[in-house]
Amino acid sequence: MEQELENTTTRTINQDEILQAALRLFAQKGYFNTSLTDIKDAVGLKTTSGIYQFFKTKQAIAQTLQENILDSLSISIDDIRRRNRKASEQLREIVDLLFKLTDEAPEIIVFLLFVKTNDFLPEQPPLLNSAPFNKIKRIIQNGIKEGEIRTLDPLLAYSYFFGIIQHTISMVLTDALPKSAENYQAQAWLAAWGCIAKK
Amino acid sequence: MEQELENTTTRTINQDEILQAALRLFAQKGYFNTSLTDIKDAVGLKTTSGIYQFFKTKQAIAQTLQENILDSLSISIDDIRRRNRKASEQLREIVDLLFKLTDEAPEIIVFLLFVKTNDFLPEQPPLLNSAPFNKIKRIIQNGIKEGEIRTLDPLLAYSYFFGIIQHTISMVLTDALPKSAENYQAQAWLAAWGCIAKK
DNA sequence: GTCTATACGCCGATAGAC
DNA sequence: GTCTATCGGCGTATAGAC
Repeated sequence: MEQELENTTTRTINQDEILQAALRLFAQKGYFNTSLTDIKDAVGLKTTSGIYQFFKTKQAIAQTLQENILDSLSISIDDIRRRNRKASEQLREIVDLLFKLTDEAPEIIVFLLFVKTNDFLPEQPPLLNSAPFNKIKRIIQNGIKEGEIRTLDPLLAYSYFFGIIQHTISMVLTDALPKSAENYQAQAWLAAWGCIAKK
Repeated sequence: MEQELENTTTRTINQDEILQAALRLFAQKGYFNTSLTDIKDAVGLKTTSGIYQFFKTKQAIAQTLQENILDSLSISIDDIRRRNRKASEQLREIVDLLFKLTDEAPEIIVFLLFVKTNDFLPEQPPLLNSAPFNKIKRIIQNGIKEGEIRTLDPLLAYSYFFGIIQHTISMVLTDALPKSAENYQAQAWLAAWGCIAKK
C-alpha cells in the first residue's frame, strides 16, 4: 500500500516533471487515453493550467519527449561508433543499450519503439528516418562493405536484425516472456547477428 | 480525378459496409483519429444515427472487426495445418498468407498486426493469446518436438521467426521497402526459417 | 432504415486574479 | 508559477418523426 504524501503547501513544478509524468502515462495508456487532467494529477497540480506555462499544447509535450529520446539515443550511438570499429561490435552495443533500457527505463523503449507517434505527431519523420536510426542503417551498410555482413539489401538486413531484437523486447515488455530483458539479450543477439552475418 | 456519384435517393447501408469503412479508416488514421462522423461520411450517410442500428458503440465496431479478422485467420491456419504435416511447410504457408494479404488487403494486416487494439479494446486478450496465434505457437512447439526446429524456448523461436516476418511486412507497408510484399517474401522466409531451423 | 434535433460530457485551451 | 473560472468545440450517443 502506497502512502499518499499530501502536500498542504503549493507544489512547484518544472518542465522535466511534466515530461517524465507524460512519458510514463503515454507509454502505459497511450497518448489518446491520456488527458492533461491525468498529467496534472500525476505531477500534483490542482488544475491543468500550470502545464501551459511550459507547453502550449499537449502535442508539444509529446514532441519534446520524442526529440529528447531521439537526441539521447543519437548521442549514445555516436559514442558507440567512436569506441568500436567493427559493425558487429557496434550493433552488439546498441543491442546491449536497448535491452538495458528495456529493464531500467521501459517507458522510454515503449515510447520510442511501440507507441505509434505518427498518429499524434504527423509532421515528424518516421522512426526509420530519424537521426539515430539513420546511423544504424549506416553501420549496416558499412558492415556489408567490409564483408562482415552478407551481401543483401541493407534495408532487409536492418529488417531482419531489428525485427528479432524489437520483437523480443516487445514480448518482454508485454510479459509474454516472463523474465527480464537481460535474460534474453545474449540469445537474441546471436539469432539476430547470425541472421545477417557473413558465413 | 474521382467523380462523386451523388445519390439523390436514400442510401441503404448494411453492417458489412460499416465494417469495411471502419477497417479502412482505423488502419489509415488510427482508431482515435477516426470519428463516427468519418465513418458515416465513408459509407454515405447523412448522420451518424444510422450506424447505431448496427452497433451500439464505436468500440463495438472495432471489436467485431477484430473478431472477424481473427476468426478468418484461425480458419485459414486450420486449413493450412490440415494440408501440411511438417512445421516448415505450415509456417511457410502462413508466411505466404501474410505476405499475400499485405499486398491484397493491407488494411487487414495493419489492423491485425500494427494497430494497438489494446488501447481501445482493453478487455480483449493480447494478440499472442488469440486463437490463431496460439495455433502458430503450437506449430512451433511441434516443430521443436519433431526435430525440425532447433531446441530453444518456443516463445523465443516465435519471437525470432515472426520478428523478421512482421518487421519486413511493416517496412513494406510504410514504404520503407519500395516494392510490394511478394518481392521480399522468399528472402524473408529463408531468413526467418534459417533462424530457428535445426542445423 | 434514415432522418432531424438534441443532449451532454469531456477535453484542450485561455483570461486573469493572486 | 499556481490558482479560479470559464469557454468553445467535438464526439458519442439518444429520442423520436418519417
